[in-house]
Amino acid sequence: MRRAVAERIAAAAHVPITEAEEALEYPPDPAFGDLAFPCFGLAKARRAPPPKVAADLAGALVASPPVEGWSAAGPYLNVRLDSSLAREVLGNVLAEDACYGGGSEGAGKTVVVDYSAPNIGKPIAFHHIRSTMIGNALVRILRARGHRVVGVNHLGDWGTQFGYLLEALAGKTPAEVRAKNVRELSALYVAGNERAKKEPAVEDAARAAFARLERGDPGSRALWEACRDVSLREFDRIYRRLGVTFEATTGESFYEPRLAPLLADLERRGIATTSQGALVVDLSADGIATPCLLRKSDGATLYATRDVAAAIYRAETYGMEQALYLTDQGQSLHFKQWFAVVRRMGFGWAAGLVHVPFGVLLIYDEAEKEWTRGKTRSGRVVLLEEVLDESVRRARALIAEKNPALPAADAVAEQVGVGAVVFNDLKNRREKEVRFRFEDALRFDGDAGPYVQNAHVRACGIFRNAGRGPEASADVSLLAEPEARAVVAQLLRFPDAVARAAREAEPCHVAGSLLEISTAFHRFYHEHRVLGGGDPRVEGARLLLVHGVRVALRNGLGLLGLAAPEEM
RNA sequence: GCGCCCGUAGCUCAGAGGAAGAGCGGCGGCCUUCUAAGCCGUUGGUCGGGGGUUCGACUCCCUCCGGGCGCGCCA
Repeated sequence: MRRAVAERIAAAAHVPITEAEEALEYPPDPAFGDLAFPCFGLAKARRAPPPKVAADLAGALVASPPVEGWSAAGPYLNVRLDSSLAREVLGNVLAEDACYGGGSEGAGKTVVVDYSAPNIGKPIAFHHIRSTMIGNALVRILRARGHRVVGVNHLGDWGTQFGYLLEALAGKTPAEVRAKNVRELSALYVAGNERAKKEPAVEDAARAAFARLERGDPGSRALWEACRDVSLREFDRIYRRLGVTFEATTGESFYEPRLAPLLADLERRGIATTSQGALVVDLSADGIATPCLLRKSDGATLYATRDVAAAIYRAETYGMEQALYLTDQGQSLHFKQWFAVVRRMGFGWAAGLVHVPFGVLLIYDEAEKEWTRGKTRSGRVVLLEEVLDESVRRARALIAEKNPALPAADAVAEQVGVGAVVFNDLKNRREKEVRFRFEDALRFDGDAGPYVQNAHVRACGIFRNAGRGPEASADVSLLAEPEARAVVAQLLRFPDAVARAAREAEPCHVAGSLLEISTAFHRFYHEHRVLGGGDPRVEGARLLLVHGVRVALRNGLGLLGLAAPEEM
């Protein structure tokens, strides 16, 4: 349809069709029209004022399908399309259904998405929602655009810190450990760390305990596995609430056997050299001042070592073209460094390694009236489950107040409460720091998850009462009201928003589109009755429009990892 | 000191060469009609400052200021 319009403008203005098509943009207000052609460039070539060029074009062009009217507004030539726009958009929705918003530009491409990655032995803190839900959304968005996606949870399950845990658990049986919860394990770890600050012997003991684990001591191994099981049990409970699944959960420990051969290879090829007792890769030739450390002077491996080994393993196992790593932006240098190491090794897939950084999460401490990073002034970490529970509790109270007869109220409260928290994390550009405040994140009105869910609920409610479904034969020329046209305009943009989100690894574009669709639909809903208006043809056309909204919102919410309840 | 990210309405943020926006807050309206978690009106801006490129800059470049983060044996 853009092309058809571009052809007409190109013929009238004597410019190439592709040039006209690229210049076409969406007007800021649907009242201007469906498409707009800025006349600045043309004005320059003709040495005439842009408004005159726009007016001349509007006068020269004749309205005929699919264009209903041309109009000049200042320097813009605005184009109003006829009902074939609605026919095309709503026809696509009906045909594509659950796939509306999807695309095929990713066909044949495999992408690994590395996200969430919590640490064993510690509870999932609220800030983990960022990596987990941005990653989850990207997995779903990329998949919708045709990519083969492998979601990986790279658990932090290895390292000296587990020495403290093993020391504290000495003498316990694995069964006794399994009876504990993550909070208890975390308390032991924290206590060990505290004591180590005063007594160096504690640190030595922890290091020795981890060394035993590394050597494969069966007793240590059994305790470590018990800790892992305890953690995974709790992680799974949270992932289930969030609707998050992984194709692979391979922690750092998984790569342990591959580290020594990797380092030997790097040394043999002269890529890594010894510096101050440590094994490093000098990256000054890549414009990176600090070298990448791969082995400490005490012989222990590092984060980067395991990341390199993991990347090689994934390339061998999945044959990916691209790998996305979801972490906070503070780790940018780390990724730059080890990406460069992998390039040095000559792997073709190294060019597809991408760090997808996001801003840190700041939490507003009501008592101290200040923004803090992840924990309150008193040092208490805010847990993800606490926030989810509080949000669900508030959603439940709201249901009791507004819709006491709602069936499955608890299940819906879960969907709405969790959805509010998740949407709040995804609605803004990921690189901005997130300022989290309970009253904002747990807001159920305005630009929020429940606002979108509510629009979906309203659309579903209409079909519950309609007694008929959407029909492709509906006469969409009856959708002439500005409010209906605005809805169509937003539905048209939805697949573009998903494509852009995939291209930029930026879920907020999907969230933004959902808000726009919801706003347009809430307005339409308020202004026009769908059912019982007397004219079955109008009803049929409006039902098709409402169906479009229902499908786009359901699909979009799904892409972001939110549930789309039919009642709330 | 070097590097990366961010400065847009009172607050939280969209907009990324082309017609300054939303939510919240404040003020005022709209429920016997498909869910008022909604809708409408109103209030509110030297787009951090200054240069430059351009017909045109919130958007691109330079510089300064302010905030966040990082800069070899943590992850």
